[in-house]
Amino acid sequence: MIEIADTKTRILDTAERLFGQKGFEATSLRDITAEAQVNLAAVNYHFQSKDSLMDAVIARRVDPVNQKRLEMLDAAGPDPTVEQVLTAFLEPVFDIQLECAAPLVGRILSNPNLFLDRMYKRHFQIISERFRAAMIRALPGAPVADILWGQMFTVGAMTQLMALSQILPAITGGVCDMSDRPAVVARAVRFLAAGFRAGANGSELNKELRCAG
Amino acid sequence: MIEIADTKTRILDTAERLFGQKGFEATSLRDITAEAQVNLAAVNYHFQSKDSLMDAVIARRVDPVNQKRLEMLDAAGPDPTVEQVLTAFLEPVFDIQLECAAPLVGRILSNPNLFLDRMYKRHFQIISERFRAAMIRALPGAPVADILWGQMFTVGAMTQLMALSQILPAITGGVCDMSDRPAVVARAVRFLAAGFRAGANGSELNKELRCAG
DNA sequence: GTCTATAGGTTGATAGAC
DNA sequence: GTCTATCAACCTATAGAC
Repeated sequence: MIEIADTKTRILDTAERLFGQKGFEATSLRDITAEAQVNLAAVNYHFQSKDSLMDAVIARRVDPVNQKRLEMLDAAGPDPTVEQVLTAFLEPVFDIQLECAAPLVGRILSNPNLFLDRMYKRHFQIISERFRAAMIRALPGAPVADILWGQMFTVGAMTQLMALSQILPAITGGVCDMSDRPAVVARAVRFLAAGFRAGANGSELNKELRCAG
Repeated sequence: MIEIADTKTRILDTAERLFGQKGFEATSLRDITAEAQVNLAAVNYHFQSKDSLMDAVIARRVDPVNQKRLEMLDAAGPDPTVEQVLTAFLEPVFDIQLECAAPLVGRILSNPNLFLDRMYKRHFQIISERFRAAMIRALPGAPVADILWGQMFTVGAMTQLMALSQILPAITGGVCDMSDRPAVVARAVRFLAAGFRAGANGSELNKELRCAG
């Protein structure tokens, strides 16, 4: 038996898909209610405004991902490897339905002001700090600046894959796609782990930034 | 003596800034003409539509960057190092005025459909192919898939830095910023070069994808 | 080239019946 | 909770005077 989702869930599902496909500003509430087959006024009843609807769409996907990340990080123990830290950070992201949430997250991430106020401080700051602490334990003695820059590159690579997952085959002649997600995660982890280790290997650039101990 | 830019240039400058700050759909032509202190109808006179204005804004920044990229790639000779290829790809990007163009490019990059049709095919496809060929010469025998995935991670890291350049200090406790751009480029090149070499070092994952020769 | 004026359409949000 | 009807504001694009 197929359970028809209730109005609130149908609005969330449709808003998620359309925000991702067309962007927040380019998606009207009428676009959403037409596809979700609900009444226009239902949006303002269940959510207060278009902005609040956006927040609800985000939180529904991000919160479980972050919970899984922290579980995996805890499971890796007090002295994780670089690969364990990166896998705990990346794998839960690619467990979600990318075709829905990916362009959305990619778009939000690329809007600095919206990202800082409505995403980073609310959902990502604590995660970022936990993973930074874990990576410092995985790379003892590495300059903190190297870890931080590495985190930027890591988030960038992750975001790029999510944002472009739809068109990945089109721009790589069919060579790259997201069909085998564990393999993609493994590939990203291997690439990024090498970068983190190279950043911490004592090049001239970093000598003066090295942390004590 | 201060030369006041002409109407067309003032529109381009203002549109670039506002598209970057607020996004394409969220920026009205009235926002642009008000700040540029030009008449609303001047936009439709000099450019035909809002879409064409966007294209003009993009082309003005992207074309010189791509020209510089190809010059640097040619200067590296027929057998460049991984670092030379990466530097030729990244350095010209960070020569442009990031505070204007960065959020714009980041946002466009994160919209898959808009990116594919209006950006990738028009401005980036030929560049991507040239750099892929150069990287294959820098890493002979590496699987093409590794090169392609590496390119994705590279573009992601670059885009992340451009998109978040404004708020980089805010999310790193002041440790990371874009003030020393050559150092940032050097850091990215070192991180990414290690990733490319790790991707091509013959892990189990890639054995079956290895190219002949 | 630059302006005013306006056409023609869409938007987010709400009031009020049921 | 769900609907209809509607408001006030905003938008892009263009016509036509100068």
